Amino acid sequence: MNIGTAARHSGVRAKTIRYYESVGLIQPADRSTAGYRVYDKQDVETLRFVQRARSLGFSVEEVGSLLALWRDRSRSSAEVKAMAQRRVADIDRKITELVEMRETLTHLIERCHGDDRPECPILQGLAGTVALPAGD
Amino acid sequence: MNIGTAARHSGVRAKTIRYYESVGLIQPADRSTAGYRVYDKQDVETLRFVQRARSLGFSVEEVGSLLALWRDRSRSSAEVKAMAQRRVADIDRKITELVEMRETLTHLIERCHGDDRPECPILQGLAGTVALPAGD
DNA sequence: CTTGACCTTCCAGTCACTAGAAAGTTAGCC
DNA sequence: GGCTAACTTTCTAGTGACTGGAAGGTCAAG
Repeated sequence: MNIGTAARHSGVRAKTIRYYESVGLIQPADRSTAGYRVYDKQDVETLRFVQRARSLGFSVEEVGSLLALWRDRSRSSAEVKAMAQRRVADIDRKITELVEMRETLTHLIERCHGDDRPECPILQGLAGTVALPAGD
Repeated sequence: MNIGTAARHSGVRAKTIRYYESVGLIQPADRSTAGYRVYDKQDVETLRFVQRARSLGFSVEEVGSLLALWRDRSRSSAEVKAMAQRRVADIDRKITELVEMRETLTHLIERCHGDDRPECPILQGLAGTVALPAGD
């Protein structure tokens, strides 16, 4: 199958597949006589793997490691588990940060009339003339 | 004061201040005879405003709008409130996404022995040979 | 034989910086 | 006056993970 078909079956856009090839995440595809990239079912499986790992927030480099571990039938699961745990720790850090931002913003929004009067606690909060609930 | 001092007082790195100037977020600073950028207390206040807004996740472009609104003594607070609310909606979307990722990963991690045996539900999940709890 | 849907490569842009090179300036100290 | 260290300047290029577009080649149907 051509790249467009592989894209449809894997959920990875054709441009992105070319990009993944160019950065060495996936093997260069075979080519037809006309120079078109040709993919088989196994390639599509690999792309689906990549797609899922990316959607869980693994970086392209990490996905490279996961692919290598996936292909290594004799690897231990410990390495993979450690990577996944680092990912969770990372996600937790990001969630905490976002929750804090959210709290600060909603706190400021609550105090803002949001009408045509010029007083705006949100701008005052950013300016430092009223205290921000979180930090600084 | 020079850029380094302004950086220390505002919490915005000198390189970043130059970057903000180059993209038009802040006004070009006055220069000393030697060509050094010169800042006063008001400039530092502006930089602190920018810093706070950025830390709440507003894009540089949005911070530009907020700065304009901040300087416009006669603006209505409605516009600012709407921007802040869009930001919260954005944050909520990101949090939801991260929580889903986290659930999928912890679900897979729980099932993974993490020892030197090769069976790894995490890789199986990514490969699609066991079901992922969320999505796909 | 033409149309339209594919495919190819390559270059540039996104966002918000960050790193580094090469060079000029300033302040303190001897 | 000279040295050193800590500033400052501009410029270019790199980051991550794509995405968009241009210019052109290929293929199947009608």
